[in-house]
Amino acid sequence: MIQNLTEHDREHLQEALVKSGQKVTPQREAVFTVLLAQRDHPTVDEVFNRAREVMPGLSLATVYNCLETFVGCGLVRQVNHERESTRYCPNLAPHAHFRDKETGQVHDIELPPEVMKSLRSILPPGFDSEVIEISFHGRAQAKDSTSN
Amino acid sequence: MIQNLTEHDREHLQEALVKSGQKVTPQREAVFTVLLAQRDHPTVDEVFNRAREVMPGLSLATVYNCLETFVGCGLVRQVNHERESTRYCPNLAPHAHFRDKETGQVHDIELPPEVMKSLRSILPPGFDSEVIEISFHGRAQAKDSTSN
DNA sequence: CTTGCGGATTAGACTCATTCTAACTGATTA
DNA sequence: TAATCAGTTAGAATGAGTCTAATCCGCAAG
Repeated sequence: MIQNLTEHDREHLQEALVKSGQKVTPQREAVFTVLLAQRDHPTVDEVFNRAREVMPGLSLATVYNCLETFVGCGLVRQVNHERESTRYCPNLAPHAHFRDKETGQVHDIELPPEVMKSLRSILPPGFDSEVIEISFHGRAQAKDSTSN
Repeated sequence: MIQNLTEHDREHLQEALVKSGQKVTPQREAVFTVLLAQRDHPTVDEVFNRAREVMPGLSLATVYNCLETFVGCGLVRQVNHERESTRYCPNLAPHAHFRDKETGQVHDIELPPEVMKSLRSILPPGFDSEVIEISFHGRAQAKDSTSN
């Protein structure tokens, strides 16, 4: 179920928004709350449906706007897999994604700094990378490890 | 310009197709030729336009079909970046992709086996990955290194 | 031959995630 | 009160990709 934001999370949201010159709005709070409540890498549509339970008038366009805003101010990461719908993820620590072939579920995979380093080292001189995305695709016989 | 396939490449095409129970057709040859002629990770549309220079009646649907076939029999790799159009790449050696922020160009980055190994090692037990995709995003002050 | 079969190709309709547009809202400022 | 401006909204538009139904073509059987 969708809880309210903790003090801490609300401050986090507020700080990031204000820092990039934007406002806290009820819609943004609702969308952010949804993202934190269930960290299962939801699609826009899933976010939309979950958020509407709490704010029925919310429009799809706004969900797109909110998510874009969050990505822009570094609150949230976009996760793309092949050409499927974009998913969103509030985990800010550097991590890779593992997508289960069968269930479609996305799992976060911790990314140790030495692996990051070895990755960066394979770039030839002259290549300067800001973002590295790593995604695995296969099977996981895993208990659920993505929700909160 | 678009040359004909070398003996070697034609055999390669034929072998892969036949092995998976499919036929060599003029359209498939044309599309494959286009991919080999300019290894700049073209989109379907780009492949379509290039191939039409040589085979004017070719349809877009066929280009989609051919490329899907090639991916299916391991002749070609799909390259996705965010939600942009899918690109195609005949480089079969394990490699990552670097996408230039400014030009949009995609460069292949060689992937040494020890890096692959360290990547595989970060997967928790129970996770079994068949495909690993790595993509960088940033700037490259590079001379052209992707064409043939 | 010529007939029939099956894979391949084709044009065009369709889908659906995402983006765009133009109108509206509501808080803040002049 | 009026003007401004970011944010929101519904619905239209976009565009990559997929689907469909008709046609084509090479080949094996009659």
